[in-house]
Amino acid sequence: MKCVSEKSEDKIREAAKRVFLKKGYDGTTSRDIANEADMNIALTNYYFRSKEKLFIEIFKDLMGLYFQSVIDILNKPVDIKTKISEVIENNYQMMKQEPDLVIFIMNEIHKVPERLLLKIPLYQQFKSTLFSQQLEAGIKKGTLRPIRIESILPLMTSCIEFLFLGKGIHQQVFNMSDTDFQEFAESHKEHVKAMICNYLILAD
Amino acid sequence: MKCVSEKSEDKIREAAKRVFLKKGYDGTTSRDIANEADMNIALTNYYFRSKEKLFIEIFKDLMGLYFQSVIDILNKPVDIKTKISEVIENNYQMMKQEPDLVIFIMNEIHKVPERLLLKIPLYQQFKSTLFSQQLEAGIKKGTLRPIRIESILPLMTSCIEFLFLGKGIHQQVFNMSDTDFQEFAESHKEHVKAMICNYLILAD
DNA sequence: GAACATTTTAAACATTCGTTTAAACTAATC
DNA sequence: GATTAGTTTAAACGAATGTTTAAAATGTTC
Repeated sequence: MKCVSEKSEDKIREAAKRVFLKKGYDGTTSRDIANEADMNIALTNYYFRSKEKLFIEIFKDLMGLYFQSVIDILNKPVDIKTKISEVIENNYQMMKQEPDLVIFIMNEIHKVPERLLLKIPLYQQFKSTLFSQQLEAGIKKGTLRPIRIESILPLMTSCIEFLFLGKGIHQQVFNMSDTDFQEFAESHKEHVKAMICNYLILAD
Repeated sequence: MKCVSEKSEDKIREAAKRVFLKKGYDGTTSRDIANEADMNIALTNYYFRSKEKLFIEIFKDLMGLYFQSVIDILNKPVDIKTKISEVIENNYQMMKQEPDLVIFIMNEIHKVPERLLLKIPLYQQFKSTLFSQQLEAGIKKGTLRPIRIESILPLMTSCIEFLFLGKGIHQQVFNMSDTDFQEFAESHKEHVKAMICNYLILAD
């Protein structure tokens, strides 16, 4: 029994994740979720009590997905130049795999800022990464440009994420097909890597 | 009478713009708009026929606002380094003044890509700017890094716009108050200017 | 296999949605 | 000042929303 019930619960959770990612909280109805999961309408409330409770659970998951991989890379024992490339590369792969993730997170937080009240102390986590120590040491040595971690993190992610955030706009404005865009994004990614390393690294 | 009716129509339009920007299309109800405009519910349909017609009208306006000022600057008769700084500065001021604009546009297009079917041939407009000619000439001379206009335009806007797109996240993650954020954004902007110029301009 | 707990179902709930109606109000025209 | 055209109003419309119900179906336990 436990097995079967978990299956239903997960089916709904996964279906809800897909629909929420595509349509957002306001744009998603309980019936949308039930249809996507191919289950009865009442089951969403049977397992999750309400649409909002289900949403919050999924939202937390996705926030974790968004941040955790970056933190992991920032702690890897590699030199800072490699690490920057890896962060950007990872960011790029994540966007390719889940292109709706960032616009979804940004938009939901924009509409209801209270949703972000996670207890996760992200600032401490970022500050205590190996990357942060490497940055500080490099600046002291004069091999890295003096810049705060608050600035370097967005620099590493914004260019790639923005490209996918505005994928529709970019494709339309520049007359790109899906394959055109993919090719373009790939080359853009390399520009971004080079540009950020160029700027940050003063001497090897 | 024309005078009075225009007043009512504009009151609704402006109120709708505020609400749509904050809550998005799905999150906005006709009654929200009527309340914000302090007018009777039936007037939205009396003047604009439907919620969607009103939305489309506003959306077109905002798309114009988003693109036109950039195109204007790209055509200004100044050297390319100054121009890059100006585009970024303009972008920054726009985000400060209308912080909801970009997330709104990105999100609505993401949900309903058909909305972007403007007849505006933006690609041609960008390609035929003075900036585009300066870029091409500079690359031929070897003073500018070879890069497509498709890449340089997002580079100039993404860092700043992304900062405001994720304003909520950034403030929360880095424990910033509103004034903290403003100060931070200002310094971040200077980094972005320097970084892009550094990368693009090979020799003066 | 009878008693029980869990899961699934169809149907309904009250509320809110975008929109329409028809009457009341206002201002201009003759 | 009666007639007309344009504007605003309160009330209602059917449809869709999130949620609940109570019965049916299914699985578990002894």
